[in-house]
Amino acid sequence: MDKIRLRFAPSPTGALHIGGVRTALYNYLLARKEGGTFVLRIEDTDQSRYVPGAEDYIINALKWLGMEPDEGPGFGGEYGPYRQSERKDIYQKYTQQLIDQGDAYYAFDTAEELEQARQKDVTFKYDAGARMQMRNSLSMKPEEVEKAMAEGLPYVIRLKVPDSETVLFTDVIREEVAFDTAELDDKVLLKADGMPTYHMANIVDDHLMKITHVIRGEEWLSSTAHHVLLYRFLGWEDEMPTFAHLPLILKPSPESYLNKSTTPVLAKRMAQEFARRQPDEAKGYESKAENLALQAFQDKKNLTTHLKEKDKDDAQKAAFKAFLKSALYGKLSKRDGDRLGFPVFPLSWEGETAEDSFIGFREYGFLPEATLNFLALLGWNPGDEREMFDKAALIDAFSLERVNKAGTKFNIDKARWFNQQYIIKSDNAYLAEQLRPMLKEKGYAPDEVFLLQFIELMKERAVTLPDFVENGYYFFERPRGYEEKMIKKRWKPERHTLFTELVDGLEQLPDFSAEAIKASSEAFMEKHGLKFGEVLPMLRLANAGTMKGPAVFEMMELLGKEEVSQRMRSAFNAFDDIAQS
RNA sequence: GGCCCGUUCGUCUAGGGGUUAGGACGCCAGGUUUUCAUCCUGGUAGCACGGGUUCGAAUCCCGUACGGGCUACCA
Repeated sequence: MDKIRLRFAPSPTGALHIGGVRTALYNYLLARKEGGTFVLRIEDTDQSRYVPGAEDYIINALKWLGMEPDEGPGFGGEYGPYRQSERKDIYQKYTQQLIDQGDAYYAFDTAEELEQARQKDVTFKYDAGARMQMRNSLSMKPEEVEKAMAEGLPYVIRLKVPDSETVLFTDVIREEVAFDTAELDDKVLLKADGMPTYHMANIVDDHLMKITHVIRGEEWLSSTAHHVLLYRFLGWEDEMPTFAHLPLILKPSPESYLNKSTTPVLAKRMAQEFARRQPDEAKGYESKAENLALQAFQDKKNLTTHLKEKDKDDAQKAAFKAFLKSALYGKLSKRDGDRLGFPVFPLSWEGETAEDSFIGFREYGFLPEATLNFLALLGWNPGDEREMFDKAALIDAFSLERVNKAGTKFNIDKARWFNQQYIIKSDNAYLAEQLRPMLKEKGYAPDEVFLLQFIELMKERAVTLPDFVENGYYFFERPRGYEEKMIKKRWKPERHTLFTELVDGLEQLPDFSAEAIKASSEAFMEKHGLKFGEVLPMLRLANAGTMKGPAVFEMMELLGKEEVSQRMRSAFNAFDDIAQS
């Protein structure tokens, strides 16, 4: 059997969404598992949505996760070019073939006319029933068509969907799926600007690039019947690729994050976003919107009931309810990251505005290995109880048959857990590499030995990379403040002198090791009849300012004698003030 | 609205005629660590509903409900 060939075919309209990354991953995994080829194809047929930099972003994201394409723009391959905008004439040729065969036709309807038709009838479909009423080469006389063409009237080419037959295809994940062509519309194949639509381009390219498996999101399931028709008309049905439609990644359910503290914030944010995105409907409705959201959120058990549109709703209310519904439920979207405070993109994206800029998993502090592992399990499982998988294990275990059918709600907590696990088992030197830039940004430049020990001490206490810096900042600078509660409870100003004696003792230590510090502290405690609980918290607080952190004596060893002594002497003065306040 | 797809703990899922319905995250409790975290132990909680088929249904069939996708000269 020939080697399998898979493709990831994103469109360069901005940052690559996490769902797209997972699609790429499944394509990549299957290609690697079967010793096949992983192709990257850029679907840039919509010039109006083209965003410069998006293609680089896609490639960088794939590289970050270790999924380099075997073929693609900049990667070589014998089936190029791999950008659809560079393949225009190829599509035109095949579209012409369909015209000649009578399987496609010219249509001259303007955007306005189509818009009107849809407005008159919401269920309007450009199909066998409607096409003779429209302006196209089927309804017009040949000479009218010729005249229109001669005049240079803009036209599109549409697929002539057969009247009434059943299109059946097999999906690896969903098994048999059937569509009646009577339900299908005459999809545009070639747009007025001469560019193909997705439907035409993807069939032609998949065939020409000898793609054997099409793994894509479920949003494509509905148009697959059109695609089958296209394969048939082009005479390629026998070599049609295997289809696999992936379950979608969904937003977390509102019930999981709505609580007393998030409710008011989210209600306000929703009202503001509504005002920004739909200014006309929102005009003068801002405060009412916030109230409505607040009420609905507070009664989260009946949230869907609150959002149901009622007959007596005015237009603004209905519009806001619809907006809320789409913001709260459904496919995970780029806005959800901002709204809920977690990344939905692999890498950060700098858009034109802050509105259009998003943080990535990388910048949020995720390790690529963890991101990959987490993503792989979003809709797939190995069939046993393992869940920690490196790339090689993933390649070994992956199969399309074990991909789920149902949509998967995004769960940031599980993602964070994965990241924590990966941080714990990562090499300190590797983590040091990741941490260096973050440290530098804060103005910290520890030497390598110090950094490695710092990581060793902190790695079990970090969920994301920035946690190292945020929770362990006091390794690089003096404590910014002291946790007062413990001081008020435990610090006795009359013991100030006593504690100074402890510092004196520590300063005499020839070897400032954790063991020596411990021994010296224990001797001190014994001499003065003090308990661990009376001394250790003070040592911790004096050096770190917080009660959270690694073992005290090890922390002190890393800080060094000089630093510890200074920190403690000045801390005790501060403790006196706090205790007396 | 129409068409298509789906539904097992709060979430991700295993299980596909006879199971004490298993695991993971989260949460709760206990232990270890005189902090925090890690780690260990335990607990919490689930087959959407209604009909069939069957000796027996979470599992098969039909319907309902609910969720999702599509319904562009976007992909």
